[in-house]
Amino acid sequence: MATKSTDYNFHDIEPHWQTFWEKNRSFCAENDSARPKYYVLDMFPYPSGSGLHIGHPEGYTATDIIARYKRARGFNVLHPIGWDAFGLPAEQHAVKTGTHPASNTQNNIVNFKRQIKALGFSYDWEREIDTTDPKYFRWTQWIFLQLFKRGLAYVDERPVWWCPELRTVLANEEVIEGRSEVGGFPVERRNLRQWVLRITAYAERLLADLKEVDWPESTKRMQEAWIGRSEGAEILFPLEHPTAGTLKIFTTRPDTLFGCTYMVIAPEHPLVDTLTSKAQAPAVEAYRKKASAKSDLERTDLAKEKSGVFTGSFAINPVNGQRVPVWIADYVLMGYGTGAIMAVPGQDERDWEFAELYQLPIVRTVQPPADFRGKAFLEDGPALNSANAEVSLNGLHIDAAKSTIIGWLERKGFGTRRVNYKLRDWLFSRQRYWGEPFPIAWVSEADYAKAKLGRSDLPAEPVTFVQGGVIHFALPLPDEALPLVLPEVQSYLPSGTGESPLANETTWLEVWLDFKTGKAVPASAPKPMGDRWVRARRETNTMPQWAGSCWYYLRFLDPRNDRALASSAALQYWGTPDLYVGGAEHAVLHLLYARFWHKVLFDLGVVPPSEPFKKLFHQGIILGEDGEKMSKSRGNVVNPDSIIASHGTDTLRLYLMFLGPLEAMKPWNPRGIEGVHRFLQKVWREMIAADGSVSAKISATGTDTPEVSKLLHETIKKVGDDIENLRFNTAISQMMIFVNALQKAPRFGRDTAAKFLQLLAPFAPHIAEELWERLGNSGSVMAATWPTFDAGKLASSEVKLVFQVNGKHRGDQFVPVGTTQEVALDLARANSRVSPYLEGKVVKRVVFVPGKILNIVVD
RNA sequence: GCCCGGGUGGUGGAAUGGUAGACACUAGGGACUUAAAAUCCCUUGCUCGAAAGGGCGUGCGGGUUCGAGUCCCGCCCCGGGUACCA
Repeated sequence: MATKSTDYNFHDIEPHWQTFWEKNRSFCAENDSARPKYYVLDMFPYPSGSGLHIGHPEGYTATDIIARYKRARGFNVLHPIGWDAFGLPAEQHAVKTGTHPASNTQNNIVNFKRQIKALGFSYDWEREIDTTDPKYFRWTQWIFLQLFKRGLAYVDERPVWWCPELRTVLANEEVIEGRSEVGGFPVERRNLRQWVLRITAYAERLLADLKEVDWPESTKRMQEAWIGRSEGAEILFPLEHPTAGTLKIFTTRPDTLFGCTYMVIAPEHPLVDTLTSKAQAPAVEAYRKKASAKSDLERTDLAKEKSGVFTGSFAINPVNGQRVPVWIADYVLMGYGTGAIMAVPGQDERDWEFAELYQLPIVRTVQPPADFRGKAFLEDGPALNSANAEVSLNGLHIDAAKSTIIGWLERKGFGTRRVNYKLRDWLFSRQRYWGEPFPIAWVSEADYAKAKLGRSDLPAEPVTFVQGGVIHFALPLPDEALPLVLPEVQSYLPSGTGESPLANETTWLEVWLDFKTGKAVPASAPKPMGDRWVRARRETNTMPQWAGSCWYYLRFLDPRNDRALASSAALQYWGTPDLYVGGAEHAVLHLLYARFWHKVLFDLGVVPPSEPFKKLFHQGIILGEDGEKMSKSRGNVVNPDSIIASHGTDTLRLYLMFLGPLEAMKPWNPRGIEGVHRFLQKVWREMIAADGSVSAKISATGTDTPEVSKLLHETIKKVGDDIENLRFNTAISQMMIFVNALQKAPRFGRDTAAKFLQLLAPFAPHIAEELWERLGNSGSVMAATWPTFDAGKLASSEVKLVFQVNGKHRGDQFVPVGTTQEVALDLARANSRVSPYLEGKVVKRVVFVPGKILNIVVD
């Protein structure tokens, strides 16, 4: 039943149809359907306190158009939404207000849900998920346990930002120019015990499988660069120091080994203390302290001033026996390669700069061309100065020189061929409250041994860490003990020791644990009877927000399942999303982490395909009216609520799509809203007369003018093609062209109007439903099969041929389709606008593109 | 710094290597109206010209091509990511 409005009253129409859809469960996907499936997924939002950002409905409108279009094409469409609700802002809010982050998060979710529902998206709300719901994160914890059992999780000391004044760990975002965002206190790097996931074990597959996915090339390139595969060699440099042994370095340019004139190790390198001479000790210590305050980004900035300090020790270059000094410099990172490099200033810009600064020798081992004026020479060329009694690289180019020297190093036992990745293992823990607790308890060596006898699901190698000389063993909770929920805490403030607030919750933390069932009682209570009870301290770290978003696309398939993350039937039927839409800011981290987890689940046999996201699309950012990024501080934020109130959600949806290409970054322009709103009003006026009845121009039996008929078929074709390619802006402009033609036409058929409404429905579904019903069609417009176009109606008998002389447009003329070059040339010579340019000229060449262009090249 | 994008009228943008500026917005003019709003019609890249028509024009400088917004090389500027914001 349509509304009663005589004019385009979106205030009535939009809620009316939203209620209709909800009552009819119009968008619920069926898990067992004979229809082909289509799964279209949005990157689910973090429900922040400030509500929906205008960027959210941009991407969500795009996927909604696809979802509605695919339904009309006969697909069983899965289009779900949920909440990525763990995270830093909720934690900060909790610290500030003392209220539980869960309550604040729930408030935000209510607000987000209200806003999203007002936009009329065709989500299947029966599949809504929330990463902070124990029923959800039970499976996040389960996946972590699978990683743990496979030896893909370990514990290590890793540097984090530490603020001594606030006595807390800070996120990168909370550190601004070396000071805490809150209070402006100085911060430093400090090593803390962290969980780390062995994503590097999957580096090769993460790289290779990029070939299998339909993603933007730029995103694939970014992931490739991030994984950063490089082939080179590991080389052992003997050290002069009597007990230090050898220094292992990685280089991508082993061919330049003869040009190594010094070595550099990272300030955190384990050999620093051994190699530092007494005389150099104060300088080295001061340098390490300074380096510890810098981020990797600051340290590796090529433009920054190089700095370093000599250790006082020497290594021996294995290829020529030369003594080379060992330096410490912060541009070498412990996390990449071996944390040590051989410096070859002749072929490396940073090394050259460093060598100039500290007056270290420079030897060229690749011959630059005669006209080369630069410093370090990075290109290919014949090697020089590169021979010893056994091997000579002289004259060889890079590739040949590399394999020759690696062969020699391997024979002599000085090194090996080696593939290295920039990708580092994933730091997977946070010293925060608002995250998934790790399902891990720390026990003594003896208790771990006891548990091992009664458990078959422990990793091959135990995960341990040493504290105060005592080895602690990580005992995973058994699957049936999940979920491990967060305890209520007195304070959300960090513990002050670097541990999370959970460290203060003694009754939760210190327990007697049944290693078989995972049941626990507080350690303060007497030890229960039975020999499976061991003394345990729970893990106080929580998981990062990435954890929940790494696998949520799988939970939508079967969101209420309490026996598995999803049933295998659901996993088989739906597979993975056919289309995934979200911001390019996730090009690396989220999309790489999710691929990693997916591959682990694939190896476990849980998921059928080896890649999670077949086709990916990034929507661009919507900037503020001033062309700057939207932010509260700039005061240029647009709230979707106010647009819905003033113009309606159909207008907002249409406007967001008309603004420009989906992938482009584009500024918000409030004037443009009027334009699309006028378009919808025009659509209304063409179909509904002033009294609310159907327009007199439309008749059930009436025929279209030839112009309208041809344009309708062109529009069906273009809108369909454009939706398939996510080019919504041009689809809308085509619909505008069509409606402009309707307006000029004296009459058109009801059938024509109905087909047009079907095209409009994915974009502006509310007005389309309303008009569809008023024109006397039954059921929902979305239940109707997508219209098809008649290719015969698209053909025209004449085309415009453009005449060019020397590539310049000099005239044009309509010619019959199939006009030959000879005829076209005669027409051009006879054309009064073209002929003057041909007079007295010799025709050198004629380029003819049938039906398009005739270019006459003259002297 | 490194990796990845982007730059076209007054504005958002359109354009399989083939007429640059579709579709909108803004502005100006006109129609309707007692008036206004709404709606409809015309004009709207810059420039020379009475007009017909010409010249110039896609961030800057080169190049490839019969023909370049589109491809290549070198710059400039703006944006995203940079591993604890998500």
